[in-house]
Amino acid sequence: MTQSTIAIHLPDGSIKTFPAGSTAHDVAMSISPRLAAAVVVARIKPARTTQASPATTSPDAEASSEDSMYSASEPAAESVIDLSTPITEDVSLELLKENDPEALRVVRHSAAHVMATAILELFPETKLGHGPATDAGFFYDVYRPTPFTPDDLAKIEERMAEVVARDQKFVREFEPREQALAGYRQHHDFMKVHFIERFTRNGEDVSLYRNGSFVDFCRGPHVPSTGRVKAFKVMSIAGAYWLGDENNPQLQRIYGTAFFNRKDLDAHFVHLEEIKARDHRVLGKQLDLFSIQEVAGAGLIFWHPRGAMIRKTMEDWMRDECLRRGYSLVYTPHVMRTELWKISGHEGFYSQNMYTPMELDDADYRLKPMNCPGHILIYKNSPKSYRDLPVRYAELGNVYRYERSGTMHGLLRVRGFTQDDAHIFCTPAQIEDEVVGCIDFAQSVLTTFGFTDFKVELSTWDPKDRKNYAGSDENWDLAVSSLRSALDRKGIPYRTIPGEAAFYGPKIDIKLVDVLGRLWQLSTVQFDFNLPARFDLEYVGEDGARHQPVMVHRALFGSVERFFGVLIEHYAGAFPLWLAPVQVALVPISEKHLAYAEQVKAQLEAAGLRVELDSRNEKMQGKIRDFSLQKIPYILVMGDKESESASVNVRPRGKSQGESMPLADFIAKASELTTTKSTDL
RNA sequence: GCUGAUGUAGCUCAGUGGUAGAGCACUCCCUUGGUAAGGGAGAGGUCAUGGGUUCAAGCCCCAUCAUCAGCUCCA
Repeated sequence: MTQSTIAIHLPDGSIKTFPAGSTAHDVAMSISPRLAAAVVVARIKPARTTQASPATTSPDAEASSEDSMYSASEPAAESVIDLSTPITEDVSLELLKENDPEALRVVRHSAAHVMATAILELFPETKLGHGPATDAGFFYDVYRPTPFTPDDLAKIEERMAEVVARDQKFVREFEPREQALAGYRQHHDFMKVHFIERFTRNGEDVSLYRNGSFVDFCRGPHVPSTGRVKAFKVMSIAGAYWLGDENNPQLQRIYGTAFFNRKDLDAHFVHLEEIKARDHRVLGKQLDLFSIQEVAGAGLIFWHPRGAMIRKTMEDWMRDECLRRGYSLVYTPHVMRTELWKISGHEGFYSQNMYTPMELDDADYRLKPMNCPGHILIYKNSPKSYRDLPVRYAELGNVYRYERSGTMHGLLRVRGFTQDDAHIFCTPAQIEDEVVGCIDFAQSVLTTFGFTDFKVELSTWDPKDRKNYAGSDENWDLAVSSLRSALDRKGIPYRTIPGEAAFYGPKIDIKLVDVLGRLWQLSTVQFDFNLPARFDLEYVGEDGARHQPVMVHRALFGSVERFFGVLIEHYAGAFPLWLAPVQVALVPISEKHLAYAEQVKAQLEAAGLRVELDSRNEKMQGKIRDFSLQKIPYILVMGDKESESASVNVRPRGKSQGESMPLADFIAKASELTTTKSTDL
């Protein structure tokens, strides 16, 4: 049914009538020409659904629905459209200006087209893949046998400026599918051919965008013209596998970023600098926390005294907390006979991730990649009654895994690391309480170490793939429902991901959100239906019969190394007092105050505080500067005034002036803040 | 593992084929200074490693190792 007029519902509640086929630009012009000039794109939804509950679609849901959006038919749900798209039905319409996050994605996508325009003008032999906007900018995947050099990138950026200066209109065109395919096939544009075949159906028209002589298969939307891409930068180049499969040829992915104005672009680079200043690899060096030594091997961490001090604090807390929560601490060997890894199955399915075997006395030994078999051997060492369950074994276990070169990343991806690993053996009836306990513990870890935000994912099996999972249907159902009800009991929102479970059982992953909003996978609670069977684990039930226990793996820091890395970045190296490796720095004003400073040091240390005294022949200003750069929580300055009154002048981190107080008062305060794990100073 | 870039003093970096440099840090001397750098002198390098080209290599070529940005994979 076609209408001759359409009703446009505006956000202020007013409804305006326009001829059918009017555009968002027409609507904006009817309000004010200045508005029309400022608007970038428009968001519409069918008018009748205006009253519907607010959309809560997750980003993931949006991504999965992209298939239909390359065709000519207008989607029914909310969508973002060009200002020049004719509107043919009653809609509620929102005009998006440059301050809208959606508009930013659009200009970045348009910038990708501008970049593609420049690339094809300079390097016509290049074949285009796809060029989406990302959270930080955009990229375009292209195929060209010769690599682009940094010089090429500079040329591309210059040419982009020319394309922008031409202020070419982005025009959407529709073309019969077969015609578009024929054109791309003729130019051997294998990637475009693939995308059209993948995202459109036979007989449809496909959506193309033209600016000048450049045409790209694209669903849009775009800014009105290339002139709107005012501030951009070609950033870097990297390899990317065609369709994400490492068996496919590698494409060149050219990254860039774009904003509506120079100021935002500059701010973006300032932000990148801030991220770099927080980088745990940078801070690890500056604060002398850890190192990685080429001569020793990649992905192996050397914990320097200050880093080791922080690690000790983390580990002490973790062990104490395990004991408080009914875990037993255990230790298991680092190398064990290959025989054991055959029983556990690692020799088969995990071998590629393990260090190669070493031979000793006619037996092969392998470095452990996981702690579970060791814990299982302890469990099996004596018969268990249902009265013994749940058995909870915890270990800060060092594991070694082979990681491919090129995958290592500071503390966050290494070859040797320490898991705060625990295995819980329990009866099916105990599962839910145990899972609740794990989640509660995980929350405690996050809040104790200063994280407030996290996301939870429940990974379940893919029923269509039943044969690839170990364990009985009943066990899977019980485990999944226990995980669900445990999360519900704790009132934690979560996302279910079918098919993401390991073959041996479902799991809950907790991803922590750091102070910059980045997501880190750390804590995990996983069921295992495989190992209890492989090791023939059992307990004697109330009925006198033998039963197989349920086994749960759980790691909360995940890896001590990774957690530490995230912690460094979260705090930007300015650790709260209880974690700081050096808590108090002492600055005597001149050498004649050294003796008093020594006394103060002794008293602080007697109170259990970690102290450093700078006795160098330096001016106090220099010492204060050095300690400030080390991000030490408290700097105590002492001169004549202080030594005569048994006091100290306290300069908390980040403050520029000190306050004098009796030494005893400072000790009381610092001790209190340490025991309460306060983040304040 | 793959693509590209990088590897020079403890750190940050300059050095385009002809005698290895700077700032900071370090050591010593002068200075004894009240809240983010006082002054001077000295010491410190097998220019990642191994080959090659050249009269001559930090610089050019090849290989290896490591790091960085990504891809893939993962705690």
